[in-house]
Amino acid sequence: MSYTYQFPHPAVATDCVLFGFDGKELNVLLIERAMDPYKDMWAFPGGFMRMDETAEDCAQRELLEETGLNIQSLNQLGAFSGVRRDPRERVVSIAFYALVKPSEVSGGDDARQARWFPIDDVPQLAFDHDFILRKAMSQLRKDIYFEPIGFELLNNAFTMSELQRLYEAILGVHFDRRNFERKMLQTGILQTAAESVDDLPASHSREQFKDNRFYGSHREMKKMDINDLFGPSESPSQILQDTSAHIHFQTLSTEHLSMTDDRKMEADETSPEALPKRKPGRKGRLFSFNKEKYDRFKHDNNFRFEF
Amino acid sequence: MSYTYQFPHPAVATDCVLFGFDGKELNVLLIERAMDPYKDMWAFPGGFMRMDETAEDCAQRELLEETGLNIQSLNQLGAFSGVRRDPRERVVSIAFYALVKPSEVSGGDDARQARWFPIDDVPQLAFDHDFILRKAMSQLRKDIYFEPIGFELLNNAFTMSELQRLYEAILGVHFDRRNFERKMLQTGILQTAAESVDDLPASHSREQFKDNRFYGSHREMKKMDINDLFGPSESPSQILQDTSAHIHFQTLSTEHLSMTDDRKMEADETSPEALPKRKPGRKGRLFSFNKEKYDRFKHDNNFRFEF
DNA sequence: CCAAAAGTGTTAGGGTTACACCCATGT
DNA sequence: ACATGGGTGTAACCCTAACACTTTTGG
Repeated sequence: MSYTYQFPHPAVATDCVLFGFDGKELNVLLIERAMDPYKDMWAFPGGFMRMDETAEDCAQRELLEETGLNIQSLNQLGAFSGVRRDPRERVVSIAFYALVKPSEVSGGDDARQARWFPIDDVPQLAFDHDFILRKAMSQLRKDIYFEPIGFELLNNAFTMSELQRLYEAILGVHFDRRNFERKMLQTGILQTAAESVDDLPASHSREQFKDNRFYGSHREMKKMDINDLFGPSESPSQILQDTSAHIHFQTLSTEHLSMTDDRKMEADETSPEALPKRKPGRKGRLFSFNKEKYDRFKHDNNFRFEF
Repeated sequence: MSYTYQFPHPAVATDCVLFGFDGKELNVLLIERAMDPYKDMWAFPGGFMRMDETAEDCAQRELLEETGLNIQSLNQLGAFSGVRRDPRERVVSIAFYALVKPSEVSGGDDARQARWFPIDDVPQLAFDHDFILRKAMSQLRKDIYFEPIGFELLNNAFTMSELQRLYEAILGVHFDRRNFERKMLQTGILQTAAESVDDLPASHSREQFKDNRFYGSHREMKKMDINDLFGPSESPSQILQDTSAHIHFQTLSTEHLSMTDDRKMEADETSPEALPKRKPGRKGRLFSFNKEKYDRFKHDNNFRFEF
């Protein structure tokens, strides 16, 4: 089976830089390649685009296939089109980055081809993937000023110091604890939250906190409303995403796309080991992100985080 | 002549959103399509990528071919991969935006297929180009906080109010004259400049101002040094650009790429009419952008414009 | 019990904003 | 002469940065 065109066409692939935060440092997810080129080296999950899917769909599909993670919100980094970036043939890669909460990482099962690496301790990567990684980092640093993307790296409820450590890890700077908290609260996009919204299966949590409850420090007890607990779930900045309708243009059978099976895989769906677990640390007051308030705020003020 | 692959490949094209500033509003350059699909509609310059060039090279080449403008610095907007965005076949477009100084627009000659349109008065566009335009605008608004890209839209020497009108046009807000000037000067990236560095051919200007000269308002005369006049020329934010080496991977003859000749063209090189000329206005003190100072500043402070 | 992290306010200084009048130029 | 736009300074206010001690919790 072959495909013929009047003019030469490059192959188009996607790659995805997945960031995770373990409470201390930023991590990226890598996959060990099973085949040449760059056999046994580490690379980002990704693969070749089908004719009936957008690049976004492709990245999402590959991520699911190769890591078992179903990531809704991908941010496009751009196209990487170096003429010789893949020795097999001309391949243009459309790269994305995405952020994943620790709670979404379905703790280690078997497959060990996907692994988290601390951002400062990444092995040499296949293709031009270290170049892509650098772009991803700098893009993340930029985006964090305009979108509350940081929250996608934390569980639904988090302490102020987790949030601070995250911002410090991404931006590479140190903040004063009190000033950081004050500024974050001033933005108005945080809500107080109850304990352990995280670790409970979704079905439990709504029941458990049906009545109003109290929480707080030893100094002051604050009332909490059920509506504060379950704000709308976060979604990332999708400014670069192509919103075109997904319509089948030409139907192709999946079997033809074996080039996709580049990475080492045992089953169709494998999971990376869980993020290196943060030391539990002392529990502080818990917060969660309120997207509604953020949206309103943003609309008014051409929003930007100030640090 | 045909090209055969084992798996289906999309075509890859580039499109370029070119911004120009006439002293009053922001304009974009459009080209009238000569052929179906979308015959006689307006679209961004662009065309299909060759196998021996990066997307950046391609956009630059197409821009030269279709508008006669040689733009060095393109910023990538991202890939647009809607499955049906081109009715002919599956086409992934990598879009760029670029900024052009009025002095670079080689005032109108004959070809009238390229025209500037005020950003708020753009006709309906071919393909998904109005979507691309919206992305370009929002990207420009973001980028202007981090890179002094605004200066690429102005001639080498400009008045403070030209700069201010530009920022106001891009960001859609109004600034207080005095506060804007103070903040701009505080950044340290501006130099004072002599009159009419712009309109002179490059060969003239260096001679003309060899000795120190004086300029200034009626209130105060300030000394000017030759070194202030000719700072290094500006170059844009290229964060998303692929810096891979440009190496021939497969050599193809140009004739095969007739799909490129999509837009209405008479000659290989045509020029858009000049930007709608700004009313001359009263001349104020002139400034120019100092890239060296900007680079130093940026490196130190994780630079951001504050407005 | 001890170490480590959380909780909490104030002050000084720097930066931002808001604001008005005069003068030069061009019409 | 009149209208337009350039040139200039200051005061109030807000926000930021810097800073220390006590309490709680986990080990």
